[in-house]
Amino acid sequence: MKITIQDLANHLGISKGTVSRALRGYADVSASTAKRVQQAAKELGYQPSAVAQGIKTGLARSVGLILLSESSAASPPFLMQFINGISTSIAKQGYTLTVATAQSDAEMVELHRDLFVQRKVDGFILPRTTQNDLRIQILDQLKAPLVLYGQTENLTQYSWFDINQVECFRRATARLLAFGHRHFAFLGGDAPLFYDSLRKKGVELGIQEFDQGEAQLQIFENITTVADGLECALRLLKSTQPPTAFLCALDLSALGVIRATKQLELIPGEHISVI
Amino acid sequence: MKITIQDLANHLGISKGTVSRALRGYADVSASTAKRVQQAAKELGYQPSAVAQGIKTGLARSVGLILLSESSAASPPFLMQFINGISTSIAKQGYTLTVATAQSDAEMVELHRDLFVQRKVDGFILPRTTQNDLRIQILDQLKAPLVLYGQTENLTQYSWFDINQVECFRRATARLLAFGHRHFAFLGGDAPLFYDSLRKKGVELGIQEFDQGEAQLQIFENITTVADGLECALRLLKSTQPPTAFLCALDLSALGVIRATKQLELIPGEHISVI
DNA sequence: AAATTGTCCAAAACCGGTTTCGGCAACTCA
DNA sequence: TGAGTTGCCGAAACCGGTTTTGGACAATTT
Repeated sequence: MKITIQDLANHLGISKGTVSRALRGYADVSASTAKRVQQAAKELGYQPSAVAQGIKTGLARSVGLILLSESSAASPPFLMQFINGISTSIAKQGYTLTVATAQSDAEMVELHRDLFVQRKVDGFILPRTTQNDLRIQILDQLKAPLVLYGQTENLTQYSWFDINQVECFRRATARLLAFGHRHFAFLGGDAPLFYDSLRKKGVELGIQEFDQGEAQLQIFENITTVADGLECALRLLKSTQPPTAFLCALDLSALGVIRATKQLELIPGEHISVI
Repeated sequence: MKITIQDLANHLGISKGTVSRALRGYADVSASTAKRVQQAAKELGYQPSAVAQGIKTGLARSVGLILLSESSAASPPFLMQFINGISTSIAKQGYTLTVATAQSDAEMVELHRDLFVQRKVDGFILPRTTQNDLRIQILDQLKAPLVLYGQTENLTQYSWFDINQVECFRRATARLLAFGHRHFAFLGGDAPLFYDSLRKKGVELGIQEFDQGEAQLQIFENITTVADGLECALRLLKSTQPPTAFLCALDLSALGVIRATKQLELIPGEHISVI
């Protein structure tokens, strides 16, 4: 059925140890033998079993990515690019991506633990890390290698990658100023999301850098749902000096703001800007 | 570091064979020993290494899913649900999902072959299967277990799952008839996509079943791009008896149709329907 | 009391690789 | 010519599990 290293060794009349050393390029194999082995491996389509290799090295050569399946929500629009980016870059070192989904935060933590202790994966990429992340508390104990997607304040011992949150909002603010906006509202979320404060910082930097002293910025915290955004925006838009540009830290609050503009028959992108 | 079955056996003062049999529920282990072992395993957090298990069984306990990364396109909107559905259902049998991406059709075939011969996965789910699928030709030789996503005409030896293409278009047609539409255009794609002909069949069934003999249906083939859809729709909409409802087999051709309606200042959902 | 059966577990073989160890043959050098 | 070195490879140990084999002992049957 599937060809093993022993099959290949028998076929060539040499020992399996020599076959292994030949394929891995050890120096103590004669050039002619090495060539013969590589030739035969190609012809017979032999490739070593990753499972068998893994038992010696203790590695599965796989990176885990566990997603929270919020059954109601659609895919994050960039999920495909996200997976593609990770899997193609780790593939260069012979790693594969193991993707699993959890239905709840508790199941999420369990899944991480189980996949790691069962050696199904050697480490994880943790999407959407928060300040006090349950997953990290467990995985840290197990000494699991981690890479965080989402910058955090307190987890500086790990490598992380993220959108440049500050720069995004700095540029967005600069652009809104260039369009003539002078009254801004920033709608922040809640504390565990570190990107929230980074985005706020971006807005502040943008105004500081590009404004001539005319701009006004109002900052609101704990706007985490569509209802929050709607309520906040309605209140602001009915005030005497309403903002003309809303910068929202969360998609949900932005949806709330847009809903408010519709109620008041304002057209986003025309009378008002929503980021 | 990580605890092995030998560590657990030493800790209990018994042989590792007995530990293994106890955990797997063999009958030739006394009830008291079995209990002791299970207790200790839980306390010490022992779970057998999937890698080590795999070497005996020859299985990686993983299902492969390889996606074509069309770098320009966004995620299929249901990618998250798709992954979630697969991974949660295979998780029940202790399987995980290995996801990889390929940049071209050729790389796609290679990746399938390599992952399988390296025993990184035990089988595959093949998304978007076509009539003459390169992947299947290779994987069939290797006797790789396959499940096809996408019904096909000629690959009846494999299990498959799919949207009920016929029923979707039958119901869509029924609904359009109920809305008062009488002039229909069906824009089909090209031959290797079997769902194309199933969708056409759905439209025909819908008309046959729900129409009182008034409906007209025009059928077009090989409409595979936005430009094709645009051109075809423009031509039809400028004719003397234009269709009021377009049923498109492909998203791309539907986009073309919508673009055509915009050029002619028609509003889809109001003057005209596009499926 | 001897023979048989049943219970329970240790020891060993095995899976498919990798890596270490040791030895033979050919070569080098005094 | 003999000792030391080098090149090359087979044998064996090892990784962490599973499964088979065989044996000790107790319980039951004859």
